[in-house]
Amino acid sequence: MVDHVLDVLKSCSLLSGLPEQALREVAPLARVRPFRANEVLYQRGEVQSALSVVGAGNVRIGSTNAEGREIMLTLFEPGAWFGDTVFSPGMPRVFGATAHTDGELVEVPGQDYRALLARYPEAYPRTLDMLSRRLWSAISIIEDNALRDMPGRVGRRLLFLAHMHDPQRGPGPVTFKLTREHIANMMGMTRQGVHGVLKALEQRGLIRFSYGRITVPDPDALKAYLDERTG
Amino acid sequence: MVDHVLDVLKSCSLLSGLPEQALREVAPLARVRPFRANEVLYQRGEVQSALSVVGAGNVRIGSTNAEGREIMLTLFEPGAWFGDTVFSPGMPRVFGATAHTDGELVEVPGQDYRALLARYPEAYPRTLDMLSRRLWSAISIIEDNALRDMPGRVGRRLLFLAHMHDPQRGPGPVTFKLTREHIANMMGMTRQGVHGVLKALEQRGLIRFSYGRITVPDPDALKAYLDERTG
DNA sequence: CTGAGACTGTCAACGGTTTGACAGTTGGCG
DNA sequence: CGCCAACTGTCAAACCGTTGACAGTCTCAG
Repeated sequence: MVDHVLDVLKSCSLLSGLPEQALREVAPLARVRPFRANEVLYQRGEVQSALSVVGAGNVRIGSTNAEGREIMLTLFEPGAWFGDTVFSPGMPRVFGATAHTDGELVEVPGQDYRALLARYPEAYPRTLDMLSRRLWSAISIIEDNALRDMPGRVGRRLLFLAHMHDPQRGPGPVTFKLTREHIANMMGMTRQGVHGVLKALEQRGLIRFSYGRITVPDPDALKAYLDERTG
Repeated sequence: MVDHVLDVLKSCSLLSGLPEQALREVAPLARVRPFRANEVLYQRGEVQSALSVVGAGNVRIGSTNAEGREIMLTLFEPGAWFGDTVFSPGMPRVFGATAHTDGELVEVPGQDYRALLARYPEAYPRTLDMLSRRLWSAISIIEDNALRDMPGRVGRRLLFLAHMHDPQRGPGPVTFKLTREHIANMMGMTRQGVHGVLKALEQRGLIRFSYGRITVPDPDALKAYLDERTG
């Protein structure tokens, strides 16, 4: 069991700056939490502080407004970490997390994680780097939303997901298990609006899609098209 | 001169986790850079790594797309820091910085700052906290853009600026030196669109504005109105 | 104090998105 | 193997914000 937790922790980019010895120290403090598709993992506004690492399955990060309209920020794959509140204990979660498929989470209590970092200060620079890159991604999304039109936004977000999906991937095709409605929620558009954009991109051969599934055959080609469209 | 630099560094929330002794060590390494209104301070895409602290005046953070349309992310006051790339050396700047008024910048070379942190590791937790809060802000903006209508977005962004303006401010009024066009750029709207929204907010007594200037007499009242509008 | 440049108010026409509605399709579960 | 629920394609009407244009107002430098 601890072995399994250790493997999950090792797979996490945030923790890879820590020596294996350090991970062995926290592993027993971590909690394994299996989940089923569409289960609510964390609610927006909760204040408990924990570092969550996806051990298996996919997790949607997002929130819902008063009228029930949902927004999805991103989709996390195994190895991804979240729980921004670990670094600012006491702050409420800005976003909730929902299981997208069946899977499992490994949770390290916030104060155990912070204590660990204090014991291994050499891991701080990498941690800052990881957090800083997250900020970079968030700002890029804000920028895309403000500066690009809908096809541009949708295309860029798909590339973003492709990158999250597997940061060191080669040029191969990527497939996501997302409905039009998921994409609409992610982009702040409607299902019908997404349909139009996707159809246009498909006609250029840049994406393909079927029931509940969308694939980018050649991410580089899509990127080239988007860059040419707006610089 | 070094005394002056020291004062600026002391006023910066990012650096306040460091003991005064540490600030004295970096002060001589920092460079003071005066600027005039509308001067371009950093271009998007530059890769040099430096921590910039606003010593005086205001700085606009934003970028421009190929068609010349500009987006403004935020406006920084004295004491604010920026230069996300300090934590991820080698990454290009996502946003550019432009002087909004006359003023001056204090620049600490990235590697000097990183070396300083390594010498004073007790400052890391606070640094992570600051960065994490920035991420929190960015995500909130994404959320607002996706979930709220235009009056909601504009109102929330004004509150956000009010908070940046003076994090520990009391309930008093806040004034910004922003044209309708600046606000439009910040929100990804047009000047005309902003006009309508602002007029509506003014009629409810939630804001007041004059030539090149906008003031929120009672931020709490504005917040209450916005919360009631959408939960 | 006065003129030029910057900022603002306002209007109509246009266009892209959403809204709402419904039938067709898919896939999984019993 | 067949049904049900989830997902998808498509259409027209309504809506909201943008585009473009112009006159009015304000500020500040000379």
